[in-house]
Amino acid sequence: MPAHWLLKSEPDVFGYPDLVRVGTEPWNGVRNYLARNHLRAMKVGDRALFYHSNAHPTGIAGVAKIVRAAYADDLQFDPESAYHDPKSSPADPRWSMVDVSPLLAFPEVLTLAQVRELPAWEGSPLTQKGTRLSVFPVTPLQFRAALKAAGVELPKK
DNA sequence: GCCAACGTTGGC
DNA sequence: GCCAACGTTGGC
Repeated sequence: MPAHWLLKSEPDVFGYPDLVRVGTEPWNGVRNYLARNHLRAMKVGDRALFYHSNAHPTGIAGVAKIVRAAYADDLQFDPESAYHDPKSSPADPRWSMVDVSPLLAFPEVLTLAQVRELPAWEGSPLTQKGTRLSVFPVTPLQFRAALKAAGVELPKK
């Protein structure tokens, strides 16, 4: 039974169309422990709602799938990177990433305002004021409600 | 651009 | 270990 997640990204930096273009993308740069722990809990085959933050409009742009489970985020060892972490070591990497690929693009972004209207999403980190968590689990009910509101279905197998 | 809310840092 | 200061996130 695949689990469901939500991944936030700023489309000015990397949006769902970019994921479609590249095919597979390492989800690097997560530097928050709770978000990292969620990444580490992901399994190949899990689905993730791809959310556009700081965007016009903000909302869910599509569904991605996890194609590689958590491994060391290489940017933490790159002194040139903004995500460099001098306190991390290759022997004991502090930060992880997964690989994701596109699964299903929404015909239109399901806006945050629309998500707020879905009862299943009450209490989610997405709709709670002030929560900035960028990776978190989504319940099957929330996942189904989002797809229904977007007017799409995942192909059966 | 504003600003509320949050996580992290660092002085003590 | 406390907590103020700071930097960042992210909606609007």
